[in-house]
Amino acid sequence: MSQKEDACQHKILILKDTLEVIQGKWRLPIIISLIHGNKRFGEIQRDIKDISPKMLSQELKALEINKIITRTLYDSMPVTVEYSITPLGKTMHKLVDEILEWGIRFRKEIIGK
Amino acid sequence: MSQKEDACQHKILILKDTLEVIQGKWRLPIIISLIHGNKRFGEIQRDIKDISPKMLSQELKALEINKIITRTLYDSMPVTVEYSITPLGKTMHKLVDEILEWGIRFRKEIIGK
DNA sequence: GTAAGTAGTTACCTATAAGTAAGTAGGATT
DNA sequence: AATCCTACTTACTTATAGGTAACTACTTAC
Repeated sequence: MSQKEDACQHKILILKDTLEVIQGKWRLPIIISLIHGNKRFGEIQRDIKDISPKMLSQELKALEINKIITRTLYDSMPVTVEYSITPLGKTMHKLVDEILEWGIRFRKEIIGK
Repeated sequence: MSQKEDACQHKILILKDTLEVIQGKWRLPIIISLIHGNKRFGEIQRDIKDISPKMLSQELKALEINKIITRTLYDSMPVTVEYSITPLGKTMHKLVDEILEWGIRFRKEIIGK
């Protein structure tokens, strides 16, 4: 096996691991929402618009387990919960920007605008 | 609605569109394989190892439709087919690199290595 | 003529992701 | 006393992504 093939296969393995963390319809949208500032449950829902409370709750838990976001409960009245991005989560900012930039380029070339 | 909220929601919409193109277990791995050079069907299969011919065929078609890769048939004996990345596909190189870089950082912090 | 390699296709099945609708709990508002 | 708000949970259903196995068509090698 050549070194070139080996490097390529290694990258594919890392990518497959990484996809397990960011894969899905809602995780990156939630991350974008929280990169733009700490938010409450209802605020994230309003940002993403068509996400159901079930999916939002489920995906927030997964992101918390992976230490990408933090959940903070405030003993105010009524009880409020604030979600925020961790330092690790913040490092996804470049990744997200690259996807967005490519998405805009793709749109221009395919949908032709 | 504030301008900040508006910018965030706009980004989420673009992201959701973009995900439709790159989403799934196999598309980015195929793209990585082809960024590393033109390949034949069997060579991609060997790079990705656990992809079935059905999934590879299906995903290659989707990537071709989105003008990310090109399929070229050679009338040699036996017939060979070469897949290559388009200029548009090449522009995904930075996106892929950022995901990989983040994946390595994530691994270090979570799995602690 | 039998097997192996090229590049897939087809039918069927399963697993998981996501959607829907309703309910819960506590305090505040009218 | 009834309804609203926040932040969810639960049960159930549907849709889609992905997996498995076998088969096709053509050519070359043994």
